Amino acid sequence: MKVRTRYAPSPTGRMHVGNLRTALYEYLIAKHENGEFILRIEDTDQERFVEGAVDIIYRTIEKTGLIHDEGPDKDKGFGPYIQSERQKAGIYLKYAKELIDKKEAYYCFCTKERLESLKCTVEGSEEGKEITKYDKHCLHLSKEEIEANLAAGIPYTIRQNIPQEGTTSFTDAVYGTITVENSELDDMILIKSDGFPTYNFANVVDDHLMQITHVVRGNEYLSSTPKYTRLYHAFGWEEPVYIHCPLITNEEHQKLSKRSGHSSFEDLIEKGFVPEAIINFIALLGWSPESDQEIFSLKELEEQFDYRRINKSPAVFDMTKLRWMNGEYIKAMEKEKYYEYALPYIQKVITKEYDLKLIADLVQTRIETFEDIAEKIDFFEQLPEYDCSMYTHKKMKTNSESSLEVLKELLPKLEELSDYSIAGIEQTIMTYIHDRGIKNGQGLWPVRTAVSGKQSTPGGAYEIMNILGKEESLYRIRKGIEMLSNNV
RNA sequence: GGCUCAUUGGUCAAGCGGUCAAGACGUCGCCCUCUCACGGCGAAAACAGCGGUUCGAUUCCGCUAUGAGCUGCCA
Repeated sequence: MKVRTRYAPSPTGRMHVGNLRTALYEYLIAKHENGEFILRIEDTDQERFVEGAVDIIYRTIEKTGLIHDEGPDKDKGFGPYIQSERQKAGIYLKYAKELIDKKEAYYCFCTKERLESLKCTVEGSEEGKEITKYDKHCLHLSKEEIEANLAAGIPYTIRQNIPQEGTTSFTDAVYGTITVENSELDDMILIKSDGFPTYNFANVVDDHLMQITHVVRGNEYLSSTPKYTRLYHAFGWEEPVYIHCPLITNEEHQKLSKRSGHSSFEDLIEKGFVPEAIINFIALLGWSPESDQEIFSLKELEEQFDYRRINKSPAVFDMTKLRWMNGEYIKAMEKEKYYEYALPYIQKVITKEYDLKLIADLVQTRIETFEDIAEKIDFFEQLPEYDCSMYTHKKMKTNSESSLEVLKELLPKLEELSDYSIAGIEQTIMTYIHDRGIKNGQGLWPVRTAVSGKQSTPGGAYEIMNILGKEESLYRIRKGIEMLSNNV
């Protein structure tokens, strides 16, 4: 049977990395087996629906390359692929009623108030935590009562009927077989009073109808999976392979969520991360290959991904390592692609007529995200205020006096220089250094300091002077001489 | 509180009864070097605890501890 996986996001905003990883794994499981990857929009929660969120989903899929084979825009006969449309078509109600006929579900007319009264606070635990277990009140309604309520238009939900005895087991591909007491399971709502199915119910119905073979989701669903199992059994449907992924947590080991405002894919992109690096990084959060390879293209992941190697324990989303990996991608980038990424970030800082590509070249091996660029190149735009003490460097064996000397002696030679290329500048300065018999550092440290005004710079003196051009770099050197003269 | 799951260095992780317990990020040191990077080399750093099972446990079982998730007409 052909492997079919689905990514079923609910359009409630940006995609956080946990969701994205689920999508990635679903995609990889399908592609590894030459199967199909399906996109389904789970918009059953009318209240949380966010305008434009569906576009974000499409955009993210596009950018990450997790291209779906079927979806709202690619109907291959399993549509509609949007749950609100399926709801309108009456799909869920039909199946819910089938369960009612089988006594596996029942109408519930309980009011919010009555449900509220069922709540009890948990003693001994942190403030005000409440739990509800439905008391099956409406299960015992007579046929006549139900008919009457329905006829009277009393709002209702449909609940799953779970017996109080026995146990339910299911097998997960990563966590193994899990068994729970039925008495622990609540009669969950299948159809809400607004007529929409709950996520859980819609999932089971749609996954079956769309012939999904592998259900991948976060392990926060592990606890509710027995309810799914009961649903599948009640319908007489075959269960899919369950693949629950370990949670991705923040540095505090708390679940990463949209609500907590933690990094969404789009946030990361805005911060100067590249999609390939993000994908690569999250693939390795909760999964490891057989080899110790760490840098993977999507294609390589497709080839090597084996869901049997997914981890059980939660993983911390380590921004530091992501940054490193992003840096690796930046370093490995083709020049043209790199410029395309880098130029906007450079233009934010540089307005002067410099060769921006040269500046870009300087920082390619020195940044981890594109946001890092700004503070590394700002001195090109404007010479920062700096102190004379910067000319003193123990290791370089320089101080204010020696620096002043070097700059003074070098200035006329540079003024005469017509070939202001890197090679030309290098030749002039190196000749001087040799003639004077001083160390490279003694000659170059003062120059680099003067033209940049910074302790550290991307590139060396030659490169910087070349980019600044003769006029500007000589101006900066004169300024350095002036400063030093006043100081010495 | 109940249930479920998890526990290898700070972090990601390999390991699937016998290893001096991989590798990566980060940290630190050295080399390269006009600075910062890059690159190269090296170091420190871990099996939560206690009981079993076994000739032998990081690996299997139990208990404890810790953490997390679920316990919604959210997903």
